Amino acid sequence: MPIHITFPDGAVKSFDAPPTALDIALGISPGLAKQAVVAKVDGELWDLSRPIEHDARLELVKRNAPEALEVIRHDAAHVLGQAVQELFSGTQITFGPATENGFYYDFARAEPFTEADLAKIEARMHDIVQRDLPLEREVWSHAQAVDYFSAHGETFKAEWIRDGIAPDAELTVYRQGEWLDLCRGPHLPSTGRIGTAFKLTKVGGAYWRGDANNAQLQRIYGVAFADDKALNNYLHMLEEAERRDHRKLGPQLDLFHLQEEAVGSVFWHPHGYTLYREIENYIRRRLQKAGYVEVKTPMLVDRVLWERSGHWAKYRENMFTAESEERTLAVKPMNCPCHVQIFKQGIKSYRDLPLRMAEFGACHRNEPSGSLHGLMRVRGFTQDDAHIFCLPSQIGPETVAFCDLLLSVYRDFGFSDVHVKFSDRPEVRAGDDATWDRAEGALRDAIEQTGLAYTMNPGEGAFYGPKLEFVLRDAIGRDWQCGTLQVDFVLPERLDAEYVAEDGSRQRPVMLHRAVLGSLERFIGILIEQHSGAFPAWLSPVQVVVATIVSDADDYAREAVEALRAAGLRAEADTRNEKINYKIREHSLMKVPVIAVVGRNEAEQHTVTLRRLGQKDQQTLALADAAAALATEARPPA
RNA sequence: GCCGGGAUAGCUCAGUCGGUAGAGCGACUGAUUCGUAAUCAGUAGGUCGGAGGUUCGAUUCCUCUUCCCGGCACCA
Repeated sequence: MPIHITFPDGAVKSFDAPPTALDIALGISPGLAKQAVVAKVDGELWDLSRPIEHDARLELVKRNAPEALEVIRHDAAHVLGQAVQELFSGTQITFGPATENGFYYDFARAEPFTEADLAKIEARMHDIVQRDLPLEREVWSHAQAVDYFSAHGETFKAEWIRDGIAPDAELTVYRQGEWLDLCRGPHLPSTGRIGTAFKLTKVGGAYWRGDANNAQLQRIYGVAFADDKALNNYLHMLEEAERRDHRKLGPQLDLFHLQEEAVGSVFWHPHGYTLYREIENYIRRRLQKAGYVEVKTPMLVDRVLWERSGHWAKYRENMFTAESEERTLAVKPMNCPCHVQIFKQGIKSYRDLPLRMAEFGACHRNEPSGSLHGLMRVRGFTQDDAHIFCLPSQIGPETVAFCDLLLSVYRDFGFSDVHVKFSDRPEVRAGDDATWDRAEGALRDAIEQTGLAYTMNPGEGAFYGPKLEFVLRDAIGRDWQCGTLQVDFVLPERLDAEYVAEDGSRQRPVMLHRAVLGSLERFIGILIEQHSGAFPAWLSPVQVVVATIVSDADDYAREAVEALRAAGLRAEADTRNEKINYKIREHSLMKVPVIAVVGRNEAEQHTVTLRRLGQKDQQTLALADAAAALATEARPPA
């Protein structure tokens, strides 16, 4: 019985025996066969070397297609597995998937892998690729697989099959030379097709099946691409990320430092704190325009309030506490219970709603030591937090208004690529299912009203309500979660917040927890990396340095600084007895956006010669004109 | 928190197969007054992360500990 293969262009070919996609490609052109990585048979990814036994639509996937890249990476993981087992006998394999930029494989081995091992392993991988071993698909029974892996000392693999896969399931195994792994596939026809564009990048720990209670494995990471050019681009991106690292730039630019005696907390230096305040003031202006009121609430609050709110039960481990005269006080990890206390002062009417209560709330959370990371993950931080107390009917319009505000703020900071994630009920939560149905429904309606696209993030909501998470993409393509909006029916109930409705009855308000930047510390970390420390003028800690060429110009330099400051600029004089080259270099390295050079000529003519960061050309202007022009440039967004 | 690696001058780093350390930059002092990314010379600066142990002697070897880095887990 002939088999009919339909091509994307509608052409049909028939074959007497089940053909492989590779046969078919070869029949069309050897070039195509070389380019093809996998096939799509009736839309399903399929090995090129797997016979097609029924009539089907066939599409050949070429090397540079996204699906192809995943297959290449997955194959590289298999080759990594083989290389490690060839070199280090007694090492067990576990899982080895493709990742966003490459692949990893988790191994069980008593001895740690070293950086030197990595080089050896990588060399062996190239060797296995050169051997060009065919990757052969085999269908095994459950029992056969358990027996095989048990007999070969692969206890993790055997356990996984026994506990994780139904006993009647058919399993597939991919064999390459002497080595094989349980795998769904698909794979390349042979290891040679992986090419040379891969590299092992790091070793690290990982837990068996992602659970911290399980055995600790060793994960070897690699990156892999379709060709060397793509690999090199990626490696350059990594270098670029390293160059921008805020942990290096922060102290270098004299913005902040961290030290052992205050782990996870930031010492802001004058320049860093200037940046911090500039951001805070900008947000304050935006909030004021958007109808928020600002408050400040206590840092130390009796545990009884946290017990009532539910935080004590769920987050006690991560809260810092202090003792005082028989009381246990907790350093606030969040601001919401405190805001409810302000809400509850006096009687609120439905006419008072929505009430938008903002705070630059200084919070402390005892984060696990291993999670701390520069400014990105700290124990003491300040949120641009607010709680909107509103009627259920106001959730929609408030969400729309908030999203507008958030996107506009992000744009002002130079981020325009933002996406939204919707996180629904977590396993451990407060409030009954009906309340969650209501909250999730309300938030879904609200996000629909904004017209923004979003993706689901199941089970990642806060314990008191579902949330939207706003993720921005930075200049080198990394994603950062900053903003959030959470719908909460639980805390108003627990903390007994109420308002008087139109009919005189007492009702619970809804609380929307929301933040735009999230944590100021973290956001500044992101900004430093976004701009590699060269901030836009309005954020620059020092906006202009007036640098003298000769000491005769010192007095004039001071006069110029005064004029610039009077125009609202953050200006400094550099009258040190150094050559102008030296000063230019130093302030350029400190990423000052404008250097105003003054020598005898400028002093006589009352002008300044401006030089912009990274540019060579000069511009001589009257001092007053320069001050006015620079002040305009450095004006913060409204 | 867990696995692995690391910590030497303000910074970047070298070094000591166990005999208490060195460079460049920076700082300081002096000279130089110079036109757009490093002027020259001199001087000072280190309980070699902390505690304990082995040793005649430890920055070096061992144990514990703190912090940092990579990874995982966690992230209200």
